[in-house]
Formats: sequence, C-alpha cells, structure tokens
Amino acid sequence: MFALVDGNNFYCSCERVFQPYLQNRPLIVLSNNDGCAIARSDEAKALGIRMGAPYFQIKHLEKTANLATRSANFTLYGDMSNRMMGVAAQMGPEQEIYSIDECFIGLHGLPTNSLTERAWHTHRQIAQWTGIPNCIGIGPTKTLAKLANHIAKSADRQIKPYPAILAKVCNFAELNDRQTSYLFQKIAVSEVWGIGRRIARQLQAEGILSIWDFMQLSAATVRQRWSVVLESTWRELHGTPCRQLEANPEPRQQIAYTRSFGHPTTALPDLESAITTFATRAADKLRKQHSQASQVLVFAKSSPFATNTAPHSRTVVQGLSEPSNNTVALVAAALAALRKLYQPGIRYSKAGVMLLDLCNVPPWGQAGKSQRALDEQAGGDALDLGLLNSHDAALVHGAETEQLSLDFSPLAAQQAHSQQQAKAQRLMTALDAITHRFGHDTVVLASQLDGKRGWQMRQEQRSPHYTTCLGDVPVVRV
DNA sequence: TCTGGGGTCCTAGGACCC
DNA sequence: TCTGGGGTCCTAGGACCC
Repeated sequence: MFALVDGNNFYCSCERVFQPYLQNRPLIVLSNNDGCAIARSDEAKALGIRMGAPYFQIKHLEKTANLATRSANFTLYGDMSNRMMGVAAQMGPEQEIYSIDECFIGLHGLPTNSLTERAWHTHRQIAQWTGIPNCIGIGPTKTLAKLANHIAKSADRQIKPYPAILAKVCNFAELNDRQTSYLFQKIAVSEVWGIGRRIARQLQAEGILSIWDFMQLSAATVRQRWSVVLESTWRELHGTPCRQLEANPEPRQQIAYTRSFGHPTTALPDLESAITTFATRAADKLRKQHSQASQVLVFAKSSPFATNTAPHSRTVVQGLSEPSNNTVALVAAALAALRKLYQPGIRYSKAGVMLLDLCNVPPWGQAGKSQRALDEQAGGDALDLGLLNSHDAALVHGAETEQLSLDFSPLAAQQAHSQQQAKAQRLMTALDAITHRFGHDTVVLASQLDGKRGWQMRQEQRSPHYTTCLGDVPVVRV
C-alpha cells in the first residue's frame, strides 16, 4: 500500500502561513520574472485563472476582484517543503519525495486497518506543525494513491460528484465495488496520473471519456495502440503495482539552469554575465550530488512571442577535456560555447546552461573515476617500472594505448596536474562553504560582473525569507 | 511593455559492427 | 541470379510529471 501526501495549493499556502490576511482571498504566485501564474488559491481558481496564465492578462483582477499576487519565493517554499516532508515521513517506513509539495509513503508492514487513522494523524500534524493544509490518498498502487489524493482534494473543495465523506483523507482500499465503479465512471480519464493532454485527447476521440471506459480496454490494446508506459498505468488502475517507491533516487543525469531575462539584451557582455551566473549555479548543483560533467550545453534565444521578428535560437555543446565539477572550468566552457553561438543584433530574452554526460565522483573526493584518470594511473605504474616515454608505455599497454600515447605525459607533468586538481578542489570546497554560510553571489567570477544587469529577473512582489534569513524572521509584539 | 523552469522515460531511425 | 540477421549506441522528438 502507498500513501500520497500533498500540500494544497502549496506555494499559496506557504505565503498564507506568514501572511494570514491572505486567507479567504484570491491569491496567485507568479513564475520567475513575474511572468505567469504558477500557483492559485481555490478562490483564484474560482475566478477562472488558468494554470500558467500570463500575468499581464489577469493583472486587472487585482483591482476588480481583490486578487493578491506574490512573486515566487522558492527559498521559502523549499524550506517549508522540508518541514512538511519531515512530518509526512513519520507516516510509514519509506518515503519518496516526488516533488516540492508531495511525497509517496510506503506503508508495507503496517496493519491495514490502521492506515486511515495514521493518515488522519499525519494530516492534522502537518497542518498544526507547518500550517500547510494538505490531503492524503491511500491505494494499493501509486497511481491509485494519486487518484485517491485527487478525490480527497476535490471532495475537500466540495466539487460536485465527489462525496464529502472522502474529503482530506481518502483510502481507496476501504471503498466497496459499488463506490469505486461510481467514482471510475464519474472521473475523467484525463485526471489519471500519467495521462496527459495528448493521450487524453486521443482517448476522447475513441469515445473513452471516464476512467471506467479506459479500464474496459484490454492491456494488449493499450500497449499496441499507445505504449508500454500507458499499459502500466492501466495495470496500476486495476490494482497491480508497476511503479516502485523510489526512496533513494539516483543522481540526476542532467542538470540545468535556465532563465528568461528581465529585459531582452543584444550585448555579449550581458550574456556573458548571465551565462557565468547560470553555469556557476549549475556547477553548485553538480557538486551537491557529487557528480562531474563531461559536456556543457549553452543556448540563447529571442522571445518566441515577438511578432515582428522570426524567433531565433541557437545551442552549442562544448566538450571538456576531462570530466569536471569545477566552477572555473565549467564557466570557461560555457563562455566558449556562448561566443560560438552569439550573433550581434539578436534581442536575446532567454538563455541557459545544461550540464550533460554526468558521472559520479566517489564520496571520498578522489577525482579518479574517469577513464582518462585511470589510464593515467596505469601510465604512472608503467613509469614506476622505469619506462620513461610514451613509446615505451605504448609497448606495455599494447593496441589499446593508441589514444593513451597521445595523452601520455611525463611523471612531473602528471604530478603538476594532480597538484593543480587538488588546489582546484580546495578552492571549490571553500567556495561551497562561503555559499552555504552567506548565500549565492557572495563570491563570484569576474565575468559575472560584466555588462549591465538588465537580464536579471524581475521579482517585484516577493515576500521575505521568513524561515531562512535571520533579518526576515517575523517579529511578534506582545 | 508583459508569456517559467526542471526533470524523466520511451521510441524510431540511422550509423556501425560482426 | 542475389541483397541476412542481430546487436549496440547515439540522437531527436514526443510524451509525461510537478
């Protein structure tokens, strides 16, 4: 059995914890750059504000409908998320943090008849200890737990066919056949986790509208007409677990940092500043998961919404001579890529850095995982045997050393190289310590200061960092 | 004027190999 | 005359999630 714990309208709820006057009032949280609505309170949903609605199209509601608006404050949301996840973790033996506002809990080993009560306890404790309203769904598969959560949330909002009794906590396993078939027939297939807009539209075209309709298909049909992915969704709806709990997620396979600019720019120094910032942040994420990258991808593009010019976008992938997680090396590669793709006269409105081809560094910090490093190590052993040049080394290693002989460097150069690496490692350790203590951009590479800062994002209505910055901690007057 | 950001997985097709 | 069969790796594109 699985539970899905989900914070309601999470970003809005985080804002309301510290600004209670925002309760019972339409509230939206905007994306980076104050571009569009990425979270909506129930009242804002009732006003018809869509997910992703551009801010400039709904701004008038601030005057006509008492709409409150906040810029995204991800520092606050991340910290509130940690607190909520900490409480939710106590519900069962295993937890998978699925996104900033929801987690799966593995419930195996717990008495089945205790699960609903555990859920209610967790639900109340999250509300009391963090102030975040939340709903919990329980089911025999992750897909059914998600569906149960959807039912709990919809019932909580008093949406039509959902029985009020299932509000806040819904345990699918406690429903009888009549109840489940009623719900399957009433709920649109598009509400199922894993069925997005495209597939929903294709199903609709076949007259498959409800979950019930979808479940009447055969597994073979689903696989044949759609995919193995959709087939496992179908099986999960029928109660067969296909998706495991992933309590210890693998390190990411790619790391991205991309941003739209506050104002478009045509100047290379502005872009250099932005790309330096983005690569610095990406390198930071990379070291946090103890990985190294072998390739750096940089893109820059004009606005896709400009009406008078054709959209422009270019991408360049820059390889590194060896895998690295060193900010200086990654920024250098990113800037080299930027200079390759830059064209004067383009009004750039968005750019990004992605780190690709990642490999893990052993936790003890030896940068010795790459094949090249291993080769060099082998070369070092050869040197110890008294072989003094690359020709001799090639003889020892045979046919496989064609490349090695090109790269091979004498012992002194190798030592210099590893000394340099150790130095760079210490520099990064110091940089990370400073960032951890004083925040991003305390120490930066000089190229980050190039140009004007017009690319920096707009955040005009950001709330304070209530929980992570001493100066922003709320003051209570008695 | 003004439209987010960061991921994953699967599949098809081409290159290449034996 | 005739044009196998099986495998890997890589990439681009499409779908999904929050």
